[in-house]
Amino acid sequence: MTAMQHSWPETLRDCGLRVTRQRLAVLDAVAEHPHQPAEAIHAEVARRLPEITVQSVYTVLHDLTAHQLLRRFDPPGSAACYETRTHDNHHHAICTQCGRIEDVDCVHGEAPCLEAPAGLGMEVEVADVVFRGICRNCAAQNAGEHKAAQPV
Amino acid sequence: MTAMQHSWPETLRDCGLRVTRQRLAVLDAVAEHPHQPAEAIHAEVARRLPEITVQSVYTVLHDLTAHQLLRRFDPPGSAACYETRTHDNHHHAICTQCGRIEDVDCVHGEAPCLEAPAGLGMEVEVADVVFRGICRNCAAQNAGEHKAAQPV
DNA sequence: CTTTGTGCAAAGCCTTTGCACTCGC
DNA sequence: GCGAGTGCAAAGGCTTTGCACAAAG
Repeated sequence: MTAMQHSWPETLRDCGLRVTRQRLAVLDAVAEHPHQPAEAIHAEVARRLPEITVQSVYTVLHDLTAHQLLRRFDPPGSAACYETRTHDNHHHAICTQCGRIEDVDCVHGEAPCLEAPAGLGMEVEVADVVFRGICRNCAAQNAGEHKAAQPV
Repeated sequence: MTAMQHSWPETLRDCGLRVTRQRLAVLDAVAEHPHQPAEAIHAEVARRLPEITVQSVYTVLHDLTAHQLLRRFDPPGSAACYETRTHDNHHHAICTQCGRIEDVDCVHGEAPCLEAPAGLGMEVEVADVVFRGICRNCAAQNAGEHKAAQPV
């Protein structure tokens, strides 16, 4: 269940994609730090591949997403972020204070988690859920400083 | 339940906002055609207020949203859209083919529709759900033309 | 060697911001 | 008249696109 299906090179080739250092580096970076925007992914990748450009990161992210090797998630109001969990249905929780994003496993298994309302006029295939609230860290921090917390 | 709380001018004043033709026009436009992007709202408003600019529409939308007179919804991958239903909890269904957005009433009432998973590490306040699928129109259309439908 | 992918640069789309004029109150 | 709101214009952030060089198979 937690076993990796293939190694990245194999997975890439299975999609008819060539194996490049850039793609491997992006895949590694996203796997290790999910839910990061392209800018941050570039920063991380650039530590090992200094010549890589942000545009290439965008292109790589786009291509890998198109081939289902990555999943793109658009938090309302901020830049798109990416994750390697593409094959199991899960949702996301966003801390409204610090912006951190956590995965939320789908309790009902792989199928869409929610039964769509009856009279919808639409055949529902997927239900994406975004939970918003205050994460543990921020809650603790707020409790600490009793003063009006106005995080920037 | 479907009764309008106030008239728009009253509602605006209650928020400490001045009553302008632009704001009234935007409120009317959004009320009549919800889930439209700023560009479309501007087009509609401009039919009665030809001098209004897109930037003003953006500003008005921003201000009214900040005062809870409008609610902003960001469909992944497309421009933000707006609606006047701000006080009842509801969700959205997006047709992946034509992009149309429908409201989905929340079956559990006004509170967050979903119980957040237990070990989440986050105190959930809101759950926003986006259903995606094929709407009735598009389904019928697809059934009609049996050929591979590749809508642009 | 052929084809795909990258670096580089530029443009695109959606949205916000700054300032002077206008209008609501 | 005072202050908030609009028109106008410009910039901003995020992302995509086009083309020549480099790398993968």
